[in-house]
Amino acid sequence: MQLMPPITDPRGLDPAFFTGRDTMTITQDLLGKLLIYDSPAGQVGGYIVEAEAYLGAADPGAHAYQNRRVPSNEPLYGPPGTIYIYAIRGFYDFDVVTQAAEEPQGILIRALEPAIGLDLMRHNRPKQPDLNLTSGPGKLMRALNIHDTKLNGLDFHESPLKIISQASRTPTQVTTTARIGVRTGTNWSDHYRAFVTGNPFVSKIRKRDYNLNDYGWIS
DNA sequence: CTATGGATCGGCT
DNA sequence: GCCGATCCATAGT
Repeated sequence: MQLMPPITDPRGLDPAFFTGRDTMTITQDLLGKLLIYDSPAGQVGGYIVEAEAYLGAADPGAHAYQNRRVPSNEPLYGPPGTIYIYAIRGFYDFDVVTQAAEEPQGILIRALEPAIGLDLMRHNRPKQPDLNLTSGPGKLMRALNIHDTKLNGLDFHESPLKIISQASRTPTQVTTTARIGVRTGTNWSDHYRAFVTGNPFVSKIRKRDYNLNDYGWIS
């Protein structure tokens, strides 16, 4: 785990990061990007190590399957960089919208490697070992101390929660698998989940698959 | 260490 | 009422 001080001038990913690329390509490219949240108590954040693509109207596992459109999933129909936060079994999950408005595709951020504000995150998830702080979509939102939908629908370029272009890292290798908890429809064997191979902060990774030398990063 | 079942709660129908 | 893009404690290897 490589810690750093807060970033004083965080810049959201350039809009060109999204344009002209399919959502699965963007998902893999998101691994190693820094996600930060300027919380009232201070900046917290980490490197994205796991994410899943949700491909909109044609995807039986997606909230926008067959263009389902209800108040809670309205942000999916916004422009790239829109924040989509939704409640699930007492936790909150965070998506980034990836395609042009009215094309409701997004990426679920599933796990972070802590990099900024580690002590705050420990405080937000008491008595958890560091490896369990942010290793799941609901866990990472608790670690960031986001427990409501106040930021839902904001563009992350104008929000305290954002994915930034500075200080990114590069995975040595990326693994893809079927999505976690998605058994809907016929896509049970898809490869829409991507994670940094060997990174111990990935959700549900087995201990014997840990790479504790470099956590799966180049240099 | 891994697999399984129950808790839990906001939002749709 | 019902149903999850989840988490964790517990039981079984």
